[in-house]
Formats: sequence, structure tokens, C-alpha cells
Amino acid sequence: MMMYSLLWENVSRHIKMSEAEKTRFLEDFQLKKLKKKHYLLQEGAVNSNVLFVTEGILRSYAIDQNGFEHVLQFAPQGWWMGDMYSFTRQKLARLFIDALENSSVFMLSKAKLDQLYIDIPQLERYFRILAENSVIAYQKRLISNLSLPAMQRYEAFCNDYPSLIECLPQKQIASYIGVTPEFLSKMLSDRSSRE
Amino acid sequence: MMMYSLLWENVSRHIKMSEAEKTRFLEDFQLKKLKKKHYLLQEGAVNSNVLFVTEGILRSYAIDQNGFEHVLQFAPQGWWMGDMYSFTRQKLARLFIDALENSSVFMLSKAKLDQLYIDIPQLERYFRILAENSVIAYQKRLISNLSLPAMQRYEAFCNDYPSLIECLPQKQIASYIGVTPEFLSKMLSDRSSRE
DNA sequence: CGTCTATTTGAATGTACTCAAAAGCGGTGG
DNA sequence: CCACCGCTTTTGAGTACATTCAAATAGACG
Repeated sequence: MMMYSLLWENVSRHIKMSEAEKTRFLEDFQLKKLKKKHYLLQEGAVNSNVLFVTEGILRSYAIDQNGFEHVLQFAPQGWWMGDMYSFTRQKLARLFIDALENSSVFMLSKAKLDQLYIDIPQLERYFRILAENSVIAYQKRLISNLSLPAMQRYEAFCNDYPSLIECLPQKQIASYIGVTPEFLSKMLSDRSSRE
Repeated sequence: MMMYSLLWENVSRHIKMSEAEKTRFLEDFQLKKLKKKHYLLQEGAVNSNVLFVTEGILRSYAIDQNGFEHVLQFAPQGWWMGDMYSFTRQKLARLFIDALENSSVFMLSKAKLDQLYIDIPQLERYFRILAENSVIAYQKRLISNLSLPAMQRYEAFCNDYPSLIECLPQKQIASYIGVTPEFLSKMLSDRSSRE
């Protein structure tokens, strides 16, 4: 089925499954469409479903003591999204997840995933690899935050996610790289006036 | 055998193995002792072994354009350590790993781990869980870096790793939380003079 | 259109850094 | 066992990168 293709491509890039397993796997997902700005998770709830984005863009973020948002991740088409802490341990979430555009996502519940790990052991490998890739990305970002000034963090973001630059509001990128929207605006106008 | 106990405890907390599997698993590790300041990995090499610390403390860090070190992780007794990027993809490392104290580590090569995944499929689960926990820790640290001022990052570090405070030089903690050693020193003397 | 939010611009401020120098501390060799 | 050397920590003065607050402008959406 068409709508499953993105998800299935992603999975089959890493592991093999029989036709029966494939069917068993895909049937556990529930499709959900949601409009821009609508939430899939709020701080204080439990993240009971892990998400796979088939259309649109999600973002996860934390809100600090002063009410400022800090973006942890953007998830465009083909990406997984969730609050790993809340989902794996079924504890209260520290993150918010919402849609930056009208979006479609597949949802997979913790209970169903736990059973899938038993029924289709290759999935352990798939999600191990995903988690490892995620570690690699976070390590890279952390080093970038510790060692680069704001302008270079912005340039690194442009390099790493060229397709996101075009569709994200500047404010969201500012939040991701860890500066105020005002400061990002100034940096960019300074840069363009230098040419 | 005594020296394996820490490693085995750690593994058996997450998965079950037969005695035969246990033997098969442990025999793939190679014990290495190394002195303070000695390297287990340098930038530009390939991280061919993942490490499990049985004694001492390791640290992984990057060096930026200006020659400043930025600590990514400390690994005391009972922790795993490696450059995930370099190890999983067998590419040139971006990190350095060295010993902050005289240490003992178990080393497991990429080739042996790949074979272990085939022979003992439960290991997929074990390393999936480790990677997920690692993601959780990095997410927390990133949010902390984005949303807290230096003093609160220091306090968060004290909370998260109380046992490390006592044995790490201040300079290393400064590097981990992302400030200069001079500034951390000033913060701490300011704080103690306030009481 | 009108409203709401995002972006731009500016002036004042602050947190953290740089550079420099002194003091403390630990390890090593004589 | 003490003396010395190197590295860590402290302290201070000057600086810079980034923030805050405010207000004007521009864009997006209903």
C-alpha cells in the first residue's frame, strides 16, 4: 500500500523480513493526520506512541523556566520522532512534540512495539541502528554547540539539513542552534551586507 | 572470573544468556591496562574497539580549530566508551579517548561484535537499550546546554554524576559543561563567598 | 482587509571569554 | 625526603559575543 512505502523502504534498508512478518509489522501502525501547530505530546503526559513522519514536519522541544522554547529535533518526511525518555520508560515527558506543517504520521504504541520485538527479533537490530545513528547525530551537535560560535553553528546546520533551511521559519532555526531570533536575524543581515 | 563480573552484571541486567553463550561472549574481550594520559583513540585513526571500563576513568573529547578540548563523555568503572561514529561506520575518528587515571578496559573489536550479533541475537537488544539510554542522556545534556546558564549546568552535572565531582579535576568539568576553567573557578568562589 | 506572528533594527546590558600573572598542588628525581 | 618542575587553579582587568527590551516593519492566514 502506497502510504506505507516510505516506512517500509526505511526498515528494509536495514533488515530483512518475510512477507508474513512485513504484514504483521505494518498492521500495528495507526495513521494520524494532524494540522499545523497541533500537539502529539505535551510535557507532563506520557509518550505512549513512537512516530514516523510520512508527510509534513514535526518538532520536539523543551520549555525552560523562563518560558523559552528550545528545539531538540525536527522530523521531516521519513524520520522517526518521540521523547525517548518518556517512551522507553513510560514516565512523564519532558518534551513537547507538535507539527510545524499539516502532517501525517504513523503511530506505534509502546505495548505493540514490545510485542513486535518478540515476534520479529530483527527489529531489535533495526532500532539499535536507529538509536546508534541518533547518538552519532547528538554527539556531533553537542560538540558543535561546545566548540563553535553562533554563525558557524548556523552554517553547520545549513550543511547538515539543506532541505530544512527552505521550509523552516528563522525563529525555529535560531532555537535549534541556540540563539535568540533577534540575534540570528542580525547575524544574517551582517553576513549578506559583507558581500 | 573476577575481572569479568562488572561486565557480566551489566549485560545480565538487560538480557539472558545460556552458560555457553556467556562463555562465547566473554572470550571475545581483550583486557588492556593503561596509564594515566595514555590514548586509546586519536582523531584521524579508526576506532576499531569498543571499550568497557573495569577500573579508572576514560574521557572522550574533541579538539576545535583553536586547539581547545571539549569533553563529550567521562567513562568511570562500569561504563562503555567509544567513538560511535568511527566504530559503527569504520571511518576516521573525530574524537580522542584517553585515561584520566590508570585504568583497565575490556576491548571488543568491530569484527567480533558483528559476529556476536549473529551468534547471540539477544545482544542486539542489549546494545539497543544502551544506545537508547545514551540518546536519553545526550538529549538531556543538550537541553541543559541550550536552556541553562553556566552555574546551573554545573549544578546539574553535580546532581547527575555526584561520584565524578570528587575525582575529576575542575578543568575537565569546565570543559564538559562548556565554560573556560577560569570562569568555573570564578563561579565557584563567588558561590562560596555568598554563604 | 485585519489580526497575529515573524522578522528587523537599535541601544543598553550581561554573561562568559581572553590574556596575564600569581599561587597552589602533585609527582618525580636527585 | 625535600626541591623543583609542570600543570591546575585562582584572581584581575579589559573585551566580546550574545541577550534583553522596545519598537517598527513585514508576512501569513483566515
